[in-house]
Amino acid sequence: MAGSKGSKYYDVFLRYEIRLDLNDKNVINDKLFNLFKQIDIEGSLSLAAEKMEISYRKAWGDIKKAEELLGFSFVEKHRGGAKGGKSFLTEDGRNIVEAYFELINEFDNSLKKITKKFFNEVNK
Amino acid sequence: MAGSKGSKYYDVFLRYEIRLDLNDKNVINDKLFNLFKQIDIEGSLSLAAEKMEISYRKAWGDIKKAEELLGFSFVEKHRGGAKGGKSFLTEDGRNIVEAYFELINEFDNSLKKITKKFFNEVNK
DNA sequence: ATTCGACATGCAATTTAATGCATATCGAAT
DNA sequence: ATTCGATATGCATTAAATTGCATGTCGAAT
Repeated sequence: MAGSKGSKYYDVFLRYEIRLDLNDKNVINDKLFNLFKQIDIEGSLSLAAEKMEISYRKAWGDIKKAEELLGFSFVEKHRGGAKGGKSFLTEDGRNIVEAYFELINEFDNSLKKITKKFFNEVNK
Repeated sequence: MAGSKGSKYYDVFLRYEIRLDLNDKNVINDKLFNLFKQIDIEGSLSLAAEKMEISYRKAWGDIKKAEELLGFSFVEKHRGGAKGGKSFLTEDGRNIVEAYFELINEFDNSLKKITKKFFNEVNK
């Protein structure tokens, strides 16, 4: 994704980030989408937070805020049991995450298609 | 860009942000791209900062950091004169900004193409 | 030669974000 | 009924980002 070899753009990468906004306020960002995915994989919020290298406190807070703002939930959280509890995605959560990754895929294609042109132009 | 009328996604908007990274560190983000554009329009860093509603201090610092990291400059800054000074984009700067907005355009198309499907799927 | 106002920059002060506890709650499994 | 460990949450502490001076520099226009 960098410019051509030897060019001054060689190590420069073009990135993008998708997010969901409500009333111009960010509700779900890239990191949160990926946290959701990890929850789905791990079946645990605390494990997912660890995997994403953020504090459990933040992960929990971010999810809560998003759910409060949107008025519906993405993660079904359960306490209790010998294993302490577990978490997994709700139907909405699963759909959002799925759609998000489809979108990433589409965007990647757009990006690939454009990058060559972009760097060629910029790099002359 | 929202979901269909009356759906719970009605006010939810899908956004994206493009940025340039160097060694996994962000060098130019969306805001900075737009600051560059404003500099081009205003011919002044201080005015551009004002337009973007950030402090001059930050605008100046952000540009400096980006230029230091990348090793070339986007803005040609001049001091002196009755008007105090002026700023405008370098050739590189102009190319980058131009390419950025082309890219935005392409991405918007991708997004439009996908959004309907996205929200339909999610909203079932 | 003087002036004027944008650019240049360090640093203290403020705001915002994130972390790190401490402490409580829950319920499936034993 | 007891236990165990993840979830729940407030709050103090730290860290990071941003702002806001203060003070200096520059040179085209007068």
